[in-house]
Amino acid sequence: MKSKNITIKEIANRLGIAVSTVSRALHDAYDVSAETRQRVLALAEELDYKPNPYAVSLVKHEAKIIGVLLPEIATHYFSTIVKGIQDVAYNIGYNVMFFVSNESLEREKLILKNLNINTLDGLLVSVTYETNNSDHFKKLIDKGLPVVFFDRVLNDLNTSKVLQDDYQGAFNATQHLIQQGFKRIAHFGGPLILENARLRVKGFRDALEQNELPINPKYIIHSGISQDDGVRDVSKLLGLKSLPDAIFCYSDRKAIGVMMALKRYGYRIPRDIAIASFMNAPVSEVVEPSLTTVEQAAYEIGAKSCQLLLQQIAKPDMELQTILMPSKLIIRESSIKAKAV
Amino acid sequence: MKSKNITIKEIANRLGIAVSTVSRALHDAYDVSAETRQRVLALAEELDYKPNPYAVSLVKHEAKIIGVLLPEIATHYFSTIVKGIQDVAYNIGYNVMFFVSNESLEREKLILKNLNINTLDGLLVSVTYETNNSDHFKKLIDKGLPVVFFDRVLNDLNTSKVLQDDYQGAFNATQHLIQQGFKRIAHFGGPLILENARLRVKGFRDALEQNELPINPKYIIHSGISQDDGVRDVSKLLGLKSLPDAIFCYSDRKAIGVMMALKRYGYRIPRDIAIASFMNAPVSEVVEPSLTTVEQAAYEIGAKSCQLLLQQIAKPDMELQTILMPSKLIIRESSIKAKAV
DNA sequence: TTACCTTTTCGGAACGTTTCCGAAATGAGC
DNA sequence: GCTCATTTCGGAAACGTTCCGAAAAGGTAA
Repeated sequence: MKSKNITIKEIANRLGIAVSTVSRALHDAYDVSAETRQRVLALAEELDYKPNPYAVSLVKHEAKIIGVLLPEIATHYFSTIVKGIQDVAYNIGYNVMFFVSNESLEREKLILKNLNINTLDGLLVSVTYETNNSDHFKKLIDKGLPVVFFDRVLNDLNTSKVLQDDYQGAFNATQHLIQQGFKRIAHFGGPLILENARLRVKGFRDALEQNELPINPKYIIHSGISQDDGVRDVSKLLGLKSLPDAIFCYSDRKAIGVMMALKRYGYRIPRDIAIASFMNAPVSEVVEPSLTTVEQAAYEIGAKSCQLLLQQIAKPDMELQTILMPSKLIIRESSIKAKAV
Repeated sequence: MKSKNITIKEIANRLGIAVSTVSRALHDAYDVSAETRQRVLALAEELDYKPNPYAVSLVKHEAKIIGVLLPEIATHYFSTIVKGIQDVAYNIGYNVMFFVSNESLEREKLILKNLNINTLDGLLVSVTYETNNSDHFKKLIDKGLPVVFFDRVLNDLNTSKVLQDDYQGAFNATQHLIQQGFKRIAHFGGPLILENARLRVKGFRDALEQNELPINPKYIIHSGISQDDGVRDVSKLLGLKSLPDAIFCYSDRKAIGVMMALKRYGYRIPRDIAIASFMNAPVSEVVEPSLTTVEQAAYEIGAKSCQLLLQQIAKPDMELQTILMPSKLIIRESSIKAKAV
């Protein structure tokens, strides 16, 4: 059983003064004598008094809690974002509540349906890769809940957004492969329902075009986001008569699957087929050969979107922003063209 | 601005009935006619009424929120635990609030100090590796807050606990190395302030003893938990005249550092030095050679401790439990003794 | 002395619920 | 038509705060 908590009323009783006086003494006491204030503060300290946040929320209509709705948590990328969010929120005295959709649109909708506007001061969102419609978010936003999207955003929604520069990152990675001298470059993309998957394939295409390299439609395969999807993409590819000499993958996770599959079939990386991808997951440094990849500034994305949300909570009529985090190409072994002998 | 929310009072007004009647109709209506009930339910549905959780918490003295305090979130292990917690809580209609101590005892204390008992129905805890004292937890527990510790526990605290079988896992891994024929086995351990680090080194020692193998104190090095600590442990080791033929590492993260350092010095794994470790992080499968490791059932630990906490919230006088999750050895390439030619 | 101001303090309403208690309405039994 | 039990409902207190308006106390000027 929880022990009875000491309340403001308790303090008022003991001191023989009014509840309201105690309340004022506890805050910036403009309207209370120095002496009373001291006595209240001392007793509050002694009793280890802490205001009941629910009572406060009830009257102030704010909760000092922000929600985070994301598709997955047990992933290096998302958990790092979460860390960024957590750090920023903690420093401003906000608590963070998590909702995980498990990449299920149904669950995403359910979470939103059960979510009470009053519970949260604001919401940070990254959608599932099934999310093809924004109606369930629209309702919340129309009710006036501050919402900021990060990474996986919904374009038709009028909110602030934080994303990395997927287009430029993909362009740079492809450009790098081209500069290395690779000419038949494939792309194993993510699900096209995701904006970032569309941007990455676009960056890829544009880089080829600008370098006047042919785009072989058979070299562009879109599938899911898992390691196994990478494995499957490879088997699709191996059916072709002429293989690519390099592959740009949607993510490190897929790239790992691709590398494992290629090795199993006896291909050497990067000699036979070079690889570049996106994410800079820790594994990309450890795998052999180490993986050339576009770094996603996960922590910064989390921190930045949290800052943005907090600003919007403080100033609801603030101008909406879309922030593009620069992405940085990290060149490692998997994309280096073997010197001609 | 948030739009005004519809309340129970609003419904009562529109229907011309009392607030209390609406409330009763909304719950298991024992004292309200079927007709009134229908009308209330219909209107509530139409207006998309949702009770204000803070008002409810205030009168019911429960929040349907559990807290999770952990040292780190952007880690495969902890984020997987979090996922287990989240899944269980979500299914019972509980929300989860996160507090991350960042492996800092100071921050851990601060979080607890600012934490209001009323906010949470219960707390799940894994301590930092600096935590050498349980006083800050004791206070909360004495106040009656249900607390369950997982993975990194405090032994002198009378709470339920969920941990993996560190001792047996370490014993099995060492035993496996011995069976492979390795004789000079080293241990790169974790910080001894952590109970699980103590248990793992104990399992290691006992396995050697039972096999009547000598324990070389110089072969037992305790340091931190990072990849770099693994690198540093290797350089300490290389100062010795006689090197071990196998190393059992505290965690995959350290093992990766160890492998990278050994390779850099030209040692081949497992031919020159074999490796086994603890965790089964995703990277352990991808690294070359793939890493023999003791699987930690992270998801299950999270799920189980959340279940335990929820039970304890429902039945505060419940018997305290300590649950040991079995750990499973996963044998991969890094520990296989090369056949004598 | 009276009137008026300032400073400090207090009472009470409000936030949105739940829950207890009692009152009104209904119907049955005599 | 009366009493009594049952069903249905309304009123109000309570949860722990904040905040507004007003009272009390003390000071100043006329």
